Amino acid sequence: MPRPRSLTTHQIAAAALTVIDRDGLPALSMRTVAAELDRRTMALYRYVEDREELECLVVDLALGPVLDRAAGSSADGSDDPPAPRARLLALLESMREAVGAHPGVLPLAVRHHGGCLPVLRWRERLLETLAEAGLDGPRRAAALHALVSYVTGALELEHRAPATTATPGPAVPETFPLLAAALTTRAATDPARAFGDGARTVLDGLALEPGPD
Amino acid sequence: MPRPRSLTTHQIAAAALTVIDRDGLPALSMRTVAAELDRRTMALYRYVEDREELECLVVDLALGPVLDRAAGSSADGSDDPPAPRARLLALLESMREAVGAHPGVLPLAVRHHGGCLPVLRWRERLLETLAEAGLDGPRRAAALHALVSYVTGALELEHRAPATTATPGPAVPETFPLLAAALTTRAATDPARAFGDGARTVLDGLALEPGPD
DNA sequence: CTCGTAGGTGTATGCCGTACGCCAAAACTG
DNA sequence: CAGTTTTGGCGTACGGCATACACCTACGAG
Repeated sequence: MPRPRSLTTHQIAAAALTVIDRDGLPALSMRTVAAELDRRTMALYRYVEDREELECLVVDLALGPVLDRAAGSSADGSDDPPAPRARLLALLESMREAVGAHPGVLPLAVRHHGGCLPVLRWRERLLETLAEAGLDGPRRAAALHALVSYVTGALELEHRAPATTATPGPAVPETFPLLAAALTTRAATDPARAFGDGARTVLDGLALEPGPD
Repeated sequence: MPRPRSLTTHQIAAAALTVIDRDGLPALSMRTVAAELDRRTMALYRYVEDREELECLVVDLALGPVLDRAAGSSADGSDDPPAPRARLLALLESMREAVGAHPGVLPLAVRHHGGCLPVLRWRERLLETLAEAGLDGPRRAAALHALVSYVTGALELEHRAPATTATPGPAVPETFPLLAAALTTRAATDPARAFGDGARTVLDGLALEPGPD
């Protein structure tokens, strides 16, 4: 009986993501998203409760393909199944790729890190693989905490790095020589390689068993 | 010759920190900080360029005592100097304590993570200790990246955790059994212990040399 | 064709950061 | 002690934000 809806939450999330990718996260507002959809601001409130819910939709959309590249725990038909360690690394890197495709949503993903389905699926996959690597419940929880912490921090550092390059004013190189050298090294390092190296470091610390078979 | 200043940037930062600690980060605004100092809003602009500079002042103030507890690399007079690994752990935990004293500033610290002097000092200490542990330049930079990433992510997770507890709606326990178990384990774990365990995991992965002597 | 539900919109409120201009306080100058 | 000038404090105002509320109208069911 009622007038049908002319929008979907998916369209709204896509519009918001377009705004973020084009103009940056600060440009995200109910007004800009509505304009992207050729609607007036208040029309959005027929679809989302408030701005926070819209942000959750964007995170869900942007992080949806997080598991597309990673094989995960399911059988993939290949005759040489990768070791749990390799699959864990692939899972971590798949999260980096998903965030890298839409760097602007990272602060949103961190803020709503609990209520996002793709992230929950990704964590479950992580735990499954940790279980296959021979870790029991408590060790799995600790390993998950270490891995998620590393990924969260590494991505945050990677995508806020431009601000770091600008030295705050006082003579940094003389006062902090080691830091200056480390920053130089970091500037010359491929971000993907730096991420992977750190991930391997954490994995080394987990003392995984060699493999399932 | 001119009229003297009646405020200091330190007082302004302290007022802002008071607001954050009492009413939370969302309550921080030029107006609330000015009110805390019994001034009108615009008076603050004689001392800070804009809100961002005020935020940097708050971060500097809140994170100032980050090195107070950690012995660092200087001689501390004790007849049993701790191993580099123990000092690294102490440095990481000192950052956790500093942030824990003012959890509200964490998002600000992450946003301005490059231009904050206490953080630069803390990182330099980290690098000094890594050097004493026998790591050369490139390995130091990689180790710093791993450690800072872990600390950043772990603190972010620890202080945003309340939002995680609230399950987003759909049946999480059945769909993500391992995650549900891990969340239960995590809820029953002392945050300080969880942080330390993760930190030790990363340190294990760094393959440090036994000691300087 | 009629009617009621619900989608789209206009308006308004109260926040926010901050640009601009005024005034008075205070310290140096004579 | 008076004048000058520099500058700190403040009032006002503007544009942008999220969003509450009321209005109207397009649409499908009957």
